[in-house]
Amino acid sequence: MTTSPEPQAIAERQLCGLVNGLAQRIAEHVRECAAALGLTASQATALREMSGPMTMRELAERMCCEPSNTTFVVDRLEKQGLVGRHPHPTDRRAKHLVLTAEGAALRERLLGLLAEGSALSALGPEEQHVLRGLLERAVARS
Amino acid sequence: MTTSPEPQAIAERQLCGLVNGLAQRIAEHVRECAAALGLTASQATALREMSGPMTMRELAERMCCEPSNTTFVVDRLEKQGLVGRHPHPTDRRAKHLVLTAEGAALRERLLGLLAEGSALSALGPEEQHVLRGLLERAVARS
DNA sequence: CTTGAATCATTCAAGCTAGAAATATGTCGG
DNA sequence: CCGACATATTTCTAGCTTGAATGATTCAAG
Repeated sequence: MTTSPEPQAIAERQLCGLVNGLAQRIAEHVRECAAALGLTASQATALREMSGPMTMRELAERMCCEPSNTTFVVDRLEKQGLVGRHPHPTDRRAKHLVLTAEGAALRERLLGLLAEGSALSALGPEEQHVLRGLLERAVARS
Repeated sequence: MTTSPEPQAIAERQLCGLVNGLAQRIAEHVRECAAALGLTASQATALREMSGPMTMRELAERMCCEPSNTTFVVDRLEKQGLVGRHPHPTDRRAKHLVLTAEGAALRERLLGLLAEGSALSALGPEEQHVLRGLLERAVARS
């Protein structure tokens, strides 16, 4: 025994592991749905968040990643003809991302796949509500 | 049914977002603690899990990643003189990972840093217990 | 013993991600 | 208008992660 770790610290570490495990499981589900449509996981995440025209920065915020990353992802979506980079109507610095018809159709299929067999469907509506409350509190107090 | 998304699906998507956000916050905390010791996040994760001698595969399981990844991470820990790859006592295929004195000392400092200011400290012990139960159920049913 | 399947670790290619620096544009006070 | 500062995007570098081979070793059945 070196410095006996406090039980509270150990419990929190285990909890962190559980959160991570669940996040990985969710990511795995996204990856599977994406692969079924010939997309990578991050491409699918981008497509999922594209509920309408938006800028690169807006997409980055929705995807919870850095803008430099969305450049990379959108590059490939654009090459696949799923999304277009148009000039922004009011801000010439920004790009106006718009789904092509093909992109919009693929997005619909993706949303359908994602809705089936989510990792969280193991929990009932009531439990999901409790979970949501706890997570919101944990995330809010950073 | 493709056009009108069910509220249940939307709620689950938001919940996934929350889980992801919390996982990212936890990862951010690890990264900060690691940086304070001159380590990367994944090096710190490896060090944290090295509570004793173990094989590469065992470390991979504890880190929740692929064995090929631990090869990469341990390579650098080894170059920094924090961990040694020794022959396994009973299985010549496996490596016996052992922390050096320096590695063990750094691990103690790391555990101390990690214990402070965890993202989950916003929740009380009772809430953490509830959260643990929900997460375990969600993870178990894959 | 010997063959075949399984397991451990590694290598490699591909993709993901963050962060710093660079470029272009917008905004605001003077 | 002009200059200073802020913002949107991109480029580049470095590190992270996976999954499919590969080679060495173990194990079990014949």
